[in-house]
Formats: sequence, C-alpha cells, structure tokens
Amino acid sequence: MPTDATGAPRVPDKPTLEGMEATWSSVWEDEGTYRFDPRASRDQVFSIDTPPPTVSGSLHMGSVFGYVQTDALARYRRMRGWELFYPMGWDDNGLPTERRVQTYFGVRCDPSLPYDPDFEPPANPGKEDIAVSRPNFIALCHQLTAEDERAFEELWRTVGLSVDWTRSYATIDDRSRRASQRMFLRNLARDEAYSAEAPTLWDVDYQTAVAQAEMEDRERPGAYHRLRFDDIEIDTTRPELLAACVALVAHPDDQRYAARFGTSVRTPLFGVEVPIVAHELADPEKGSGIAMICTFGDVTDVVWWRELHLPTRSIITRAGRIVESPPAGVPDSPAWRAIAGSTIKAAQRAMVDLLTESGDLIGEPRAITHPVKFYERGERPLEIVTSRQWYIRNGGRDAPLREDLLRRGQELAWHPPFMHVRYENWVNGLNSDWLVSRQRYFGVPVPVWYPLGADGEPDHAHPIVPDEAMLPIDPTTDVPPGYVAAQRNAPSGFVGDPDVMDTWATSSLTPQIACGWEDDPGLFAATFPMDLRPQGPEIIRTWLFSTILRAHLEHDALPWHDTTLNGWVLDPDRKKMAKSRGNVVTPMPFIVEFGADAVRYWACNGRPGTDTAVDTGVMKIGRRLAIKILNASKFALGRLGERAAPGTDAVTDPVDRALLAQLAGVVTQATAAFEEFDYARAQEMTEAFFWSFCDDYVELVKTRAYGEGDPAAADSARAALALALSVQLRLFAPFLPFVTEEVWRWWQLGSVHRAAWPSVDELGDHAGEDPAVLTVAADVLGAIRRAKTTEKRSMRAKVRSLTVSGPAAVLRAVAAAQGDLSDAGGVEELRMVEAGEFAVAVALADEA
RNA sequence: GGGCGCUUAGCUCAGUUGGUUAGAGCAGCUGGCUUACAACCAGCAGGUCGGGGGUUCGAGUCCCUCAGCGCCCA
Repeated sequence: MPTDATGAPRVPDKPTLEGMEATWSSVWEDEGTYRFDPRASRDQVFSIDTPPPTVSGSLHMGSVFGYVQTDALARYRRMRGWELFYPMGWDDNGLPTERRVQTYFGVRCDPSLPYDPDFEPPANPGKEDIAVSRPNFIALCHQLTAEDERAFEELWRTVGLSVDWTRSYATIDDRSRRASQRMFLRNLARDEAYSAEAPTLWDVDYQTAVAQAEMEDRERPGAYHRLRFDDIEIDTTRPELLAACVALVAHPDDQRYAARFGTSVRTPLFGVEVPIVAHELADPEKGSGIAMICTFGDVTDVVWWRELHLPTRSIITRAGRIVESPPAGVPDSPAWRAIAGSTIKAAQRAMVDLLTESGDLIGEPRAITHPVKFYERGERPLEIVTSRQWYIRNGGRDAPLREDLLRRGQELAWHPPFMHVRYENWVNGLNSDWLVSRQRYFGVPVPVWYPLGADGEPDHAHPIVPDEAMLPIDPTTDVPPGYVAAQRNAPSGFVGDPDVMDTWATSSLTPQIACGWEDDPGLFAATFPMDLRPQGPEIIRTWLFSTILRAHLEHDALPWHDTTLNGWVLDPDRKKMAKSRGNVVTPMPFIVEFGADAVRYWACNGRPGTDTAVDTGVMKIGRRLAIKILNASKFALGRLGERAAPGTDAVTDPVDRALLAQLAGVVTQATAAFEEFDYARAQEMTEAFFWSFCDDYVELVKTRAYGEGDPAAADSARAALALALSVQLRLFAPFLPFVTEEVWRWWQLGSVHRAAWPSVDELGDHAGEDPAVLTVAADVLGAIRRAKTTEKRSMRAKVRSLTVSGPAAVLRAVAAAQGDLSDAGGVEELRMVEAGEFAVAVALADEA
C-alpha cells in the first residue's frame, strides 16, 4: 500500500463526474502539481517540446487529439519519477493572425502611415477597411492573440493537459524575438544565412514571397494554346507571357528539332528574335515537344533561365499585373499596349484575341487539367518575380549539408518508425535554400540595416548588424550602432530591412525558446536537447525539419531524442477534417456532453500515427468507464468501513493472490507499452483488466468482502481490493486524470498524478501466485451465469449441484476458489471429477 | 508519376517476434431491479481476416501480385 494512505476513506454516497474538470484543474493550479522544479539536473528531467498551436486557427478536435496523446505520455513519465519540463507556447506570429486581425477589426496595414497612439478600432468593422500604421496594426495583433490564447488555455486546462502554465511563451513575445533574431545573426555570421536577388515564388494577393514548404500543387483547368513562331509551333498554357519569351526549348535527343538548335525564330506579334535551345527538362511527349521559355511562367522556366544563361524579360509586377513599359528588347508596339498594366487574366484574353486576328493561334485552345503551384493559404496561382530575399542554407543546394541532415533523421527515434521515410523524402526533394524573409508585418523583423551610399542606394552586400545585447530589435524603428536617427533613409545614412521572417524561422526554435537558450544557461543545460517532440503528421517538412536544421547548425546536435507523430482526425464520415471542407468540429461540446476524461479516452484510443474519426460512440465508452471507476471504487473502499486498508501481508486467499499476480502482468505490459510511446496499448490493457476485475473478481469476493465469515478471509479480500484499486487508478491516471484524481483523494494524500507509477514489487510476492486460480474461477462463474440465463432464471437462483470436470491442475484451482464460487454462484453442492477436458455441469435448484 | 499507410463481425477498431477454437465495444437478440453501478448487469448470435498465388509442419501475421480507399511528395 502507498505509505501516505490517510486511514478511513471518505466515499460519497452518489459519486458523479459532473463538474470534475473545473474542480481539479483549479486544485492542480493551486497545488502546483505540474510545476517544473528548476533545481532538477539533466538526468532527472524529461523535457517535451510542445508545438505551439496557431492561436488564430480554430480550436478543433485535431488539436485535442494529438495534445492529449502527448499528455498521457507526459503523465506516465512524471509518475515514473521524471521531473517534467512541459511548457506550452502559442504560435501567434504570422499571416494567419494578420488575416484574422484584418477581418476582425476591419483594418489593413499601411506601413507608410505614422503611429497613432490614440487609435481605437471601430466597435463594428465598416465596409471599407481602415488603413492603420504598422505599429498600430501590430498592437491589434497582440490584442487579439492575447484573447485567443486565453481561449486556448481554457480548453487545454479543461481537457486536463498537465502543462506548466508558468512557462508559456508566444512566438511573437520578446523572448522568442530575441532568440529568433539572435539565431539569425549567428546564421549570418557563419554564412548560413545570405540575401540574394533571385526569381522568387510570389503570392500576388498577400504580396509576399513564399517558401517551398508553403507551396502546394492544385489541379486547375487550363488550356493549351498552339502558337506559331515562324515555322515552329509550340503549345503553351500561358499565352499572356508571350512578351516575356526569351527562348524556345526542346529535348537534346529530339530529332524533330535537332537541326534547329542554335538557330532562332521570331515571336509572333512582338517579332522578338529568340534562340532555340536544348535541355533535358523539355518533355518531347508534351504538346509539340518544344516549349517557350518565359521569365517566368513556372519553376522550370527558372531552371532553364539559370542553366542556359538566358536574358530576363520580366513583365509581371508584385501586384499581379503586367508592367507598364515593355522589358528590354521588346518593342513598345500596339500588341504591348494591349496588355500593358492589365491583369493577368485580361492580358491572356487580349493576347488570344490578337493572336487569333494575326493567325498565329493555330486552332482552338485545348482544355486540359494541370497542376498549378499555389501558396497553401492563397487563392490565386503563384507568380514568379525577381526580388531580394533572405535565405538560410538547408541542404537544398548543398550535398554535404543534406547528408548531415539525413543523418540527423536517422539518429532521431521516430514513433511510429514509418514516419521517418517522409522526412527522407522531403530532405531529398529540396531544391532550393529556405527563403525566410516575408514582406509582411506581424512577424519577427529581419534584424539588419543597410548602409546607404551617397546616392541613397542601399548596400545589400554589407548589412549592419546589431549587438546581441540589443535584441530584440525592429530595424524600422531602432537605430543601428554608430548612427543617429536622423540618418534613417538619408544619403550616406542607413535603412532598416523592412521584412519580417517566416513564421517557421521562429517556430523552428521552440526548443531554444522554451529552454532559455542564452537567456538562462542553467535551465538550458537541464532541458536541452529535449527528450520528446510530438506533432501532427503535416508538419514534418516544415516544423520538424527546420527545427532539426537550426539545432544542427547552431548546436551540432539533434533538438530532441524522440519524436511522435499523431494521425489525422477524420470527421464521422471518415473524411479528413479541414477548414476548407467545412467539416471541422470544436471539442467543447463533446467535453460538456461526455466529460474531459471521455474525450481523452477517445483520443488515447487512436493508435500512434493512425488516423482516427471523431466518434461519440467511443466517447460514450469512455464516459461509461469513468463512471464505472467511480462505482467500483465506491464498492472497494466502502468495504473498509471506518478502517484503513489492511496491509499487503493480509492478502492470503489464493483468489486474491491470483488477482494481484494478474495485475502484476498488466503493470509490466502497460509499462512496456508506454516505454515504446504506445499509450493506446497501455490504455487498452488497463481497461480490459479493469472490466474483468469488476465483472469477475469483484463478484467472486463480494460476500467475503462484506465480512460474512472468517475475518482473515475478509481482510484478505479488502486488502486486495484496496491495493488493486490503487494500482489501477495509477494505471488509468495518464488517460483519465480527473476521475482517477477524484477517487484517489477519497483516501490518499496528495495527487495521483504525483504518485509513483505502479510496480510489480509493490504487489508483494503475489506475482508468483498462479493466476489460473482466478481465470478458472471466472470460467466456472461464467458457466453458472450461462446456465441461469439459458433457463431464464434470476442470477440469484441457487445451484443445487455444480460439477466441474477437468485435469488435476484445474480442479486444484477450483478447490482454491471454492468458497468464493459457492458464494457468488449460490452453489449448494460442488463436485469435482478428474477428466481430460474442462467442463462444467450446472443443475439449478427448483424455483422457489 | 514516386513514396507511405489502410482493407479483419452490420458499424468502429484491436490482434506485439508466424503457433490452440481470430478478440473488444457499439448496434441486434434473449433475460435479470443481484445491497458499487438500470445512463446498470448477465448471456446469445454474428467473420472463407479485400481477391489470387507462394514460403512453412502451421499464415490475419512473411513474400509476390491484383483491386479499392486514404495521405504525402512531384
């Protein structure tokens, strides 16, 4: 028995689940149950890098699903004696928050406006967005995310996450900005970060550059237009880019065009002479086998342009329109004026009309469906514009670094293991460095300035960097060392980098942020590298990868030893839950209807890495389990009356000893499952044992436990009930923290969540008992019940004669359980017959 | 097009290195107010483990192949 038992239990008459979430979450807060002890040393700490949820996203079942699974692992580790470092962060930085702020307050950011200290957002957003300065806009972002974070924390507390709430952080707070900027400067100093002017994937609506990880292919309708270039016909889906054409390209082995390589043709309408070139990426099967290269229609154009050293004729602006003046080499003709300044769609219509008129469009456009690149949050296809951006090397163009990162992936322990291959696929598929600058507002500023020449032009090759002690900074308001404010934007002065960093550039540092990198060396030494990083399946390529990258570059280490990946949450029709599908469901109604423990039961019922449907049927089972725990506990503890539970030594009856022996097996297996991060298996085994405990063991010993007979036999049952209950409550505690805490405190001091994880040792020497005594007794009891049910008799009906036949070992087990069997089954006479086969014959007494 | 996962009872899912008669819950059916629990309990019935082939004394499990579903990446 636990040594802190308080004596006689206090068991409520009508135990209930209602209100448990509020009661216990506030007790845990008051008692600091989940508070990290910073005096712990690294070998005592288990640290978890919780991915900060995007607070401006909706609270949905997917969040609860993964976080609860992790919480079960965390609670197990805590009970095993680890000092848990389990902080929570909020990912509030970035575009999702900007969007939400824009629609919520009806504002838009105009960085050219000055800060207005008196600005108040309208109570009700009007039709027209109000333009506000960047500082005002950022203030609104902070205001709204603070509200969102309160809602999230409320949910997490209600669902029982054992997070240390005193250690929360947000990816936009001072600590995160400081870490993010410091890491960027370290990358810059080591030449792992660099800026370059290059063709960049660009979202014309958000007006920002987009990284490879944020881009996705979508099937979109398009049309092949066959255009005539002198005697050559090409197919293109983007005739509006004709003016941007710099060459035609065919495969080097394509005999149809072999003779033409090195020659040139003239573009229709514009009459620009362009060379015919050869490149392996030209697909002979596609269209006529020869394509026009434009600057830039897609990423292949960029490859051709770079590798074949072609000129640049960009015609698309960052706003997604055709430029006003034609690029170098293109005449300012009527054809040009037909598209100058127009939208891309309008330009396409104008080009098609002109080409039809001139006869250079052959036949009708042929409709096709093809993959088009989109920003994952965007609504219009990405364009490619040339701009200066910041990059961090990630192995995309650097084989040794890529090999290092693949090796890191092999060092990391993946749960489940098959997820590792997704990482390998991603790393092997990288084809560019990581573009980290974004032309947005609510993010961590790129912490550099540029010197301005006497002509007022910035010198991008020699950025001015702040001292680390100054961080965090905003280069658009802070002044660089050695300059004064008046020199901002003045010739021979300086200019701040206007960009912010990609969200991932900061959230890839959650281990460093949470562990106090450079800010709190003691904490960092005790917690980093972290032990576990749990996450959803969709962020291997972004979050997981970039976190490994940053830790590799700075610390030459993995950021964590183990990583778990949960599955998707599917809607009840087994479709992936996604905002775009409109099938997202929020968790609170389920928590209200079934209770937090029941929702947790559902989450932990989902296997590691396995997609799982929202299923109220499973939650009902969870609720039923929680209620059963209350009632079974009431029975077990109620038998103790006014006394404390007898000690383990009192367990002498073979049936009781067999129960504890079986329980020892469950403890061993549940522990092994948890060690492999398989919370679901641990829950399943515990649950299965508990139901057989209730249905068979409790029924068998009930009479004895009521004390109707030998006091020693009664004490044996009571001691076994109490001990088995204590062990099972602790086995359930990671999954059902509320109901187990409720019952624990009926008779124990302190929290079950700080109690020791059960061990085989505490079950005494009963682990060596033959568990078959209970198994056989349960089988015989089952046969008696079957007989009564078959004859449609009450369970109270007496058994006139019970005959058990079987091998000697089985009969010995029956004999050992004889008293309990007779009591539980109402058996008047028991006969045992040695035989090869196990069989039970039941003769019921006549109805009274 | 490449990679990964899944397919087991009407439904939702377990089934750990190959090993008795493939399990659970829900739904269904039949009973029972048995002093922890009627939002409960007891019992019953229900499956050629997606199709085909192979390895083995033995395959839901390993190999090959086909089909369907889903996800990731091009």
